[in-house]
Amino acid sequence: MKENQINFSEVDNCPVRNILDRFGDKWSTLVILILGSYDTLRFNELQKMIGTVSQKMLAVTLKKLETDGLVSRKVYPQVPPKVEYSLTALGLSLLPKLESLVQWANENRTIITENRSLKG
Amino acid sequence: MKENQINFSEVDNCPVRNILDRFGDKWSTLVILILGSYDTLRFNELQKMIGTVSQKMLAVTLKKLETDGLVSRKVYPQVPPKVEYSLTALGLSLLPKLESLVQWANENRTIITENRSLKG
DNA sequence: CAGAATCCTGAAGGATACTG
DNA sequence: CAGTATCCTTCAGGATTCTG
Repeated sequence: MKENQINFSEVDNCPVRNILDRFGDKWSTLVILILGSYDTLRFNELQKMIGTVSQKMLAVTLKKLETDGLVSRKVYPQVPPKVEYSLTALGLSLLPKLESLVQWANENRTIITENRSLKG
Repeated sequence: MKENQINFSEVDNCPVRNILDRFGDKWSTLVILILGSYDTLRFNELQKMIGTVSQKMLAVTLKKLETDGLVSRKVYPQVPPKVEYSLTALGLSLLPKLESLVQWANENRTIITENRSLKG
């Protein structure tokens, strides 16, 4: 084994997995990336921007992210209600890591697509 | 909108999503991280290391990663068969991005766990 | 040993309707 | 507008069995 900072012992109930699984869902990563670009967005703005999220899943996703402390939720007590979402400091600290992943995907999507079509 | 290298147009059928979804599954990321640490591993070694993957899912995961060109598969024609898996150059280029995510998760898992217990 | 094939379950996620 | 509440469908993934 090469020297490595990663500990794979108890790899299954790994605490790191509990964190990373949160971004393994369908929408969390996308929401973070978009909030990272637009600073502050309302619920409907987010939904329109993503285009295909159901209201339910956007609500669930935002609630999870808020619970983890990655996204903050600001409610304006008015009628009709206005709620603004943005990244917290914690969310902002994650942002560059995700952007780095996206960048990698962009740089390599052509080769990967070719690989896929080659092997069926 | 801040200046940003990420294009969210057609965010749903986004080609980047087609790539990233590959790592959103349960085992791909873990396999890549482990192969990144151990260079070369046989099927059973990988399975024992992860501990809780079913044979089926490890096989499926490895086949996907091989199809994408992230993992290479070397077969030794002998009985009983011996198959070794390792990262390709492409897989190695992804490795640091994933390790960076793991590092972030490690650094912030305490605070996130606290946030979760606070908000229930 | 390294898998392929089959069956089965739970949970993620969508559609729709309703509400403060 | 910003959700919640239900119902329903799909499919990722586990358990098991079989094979070259």
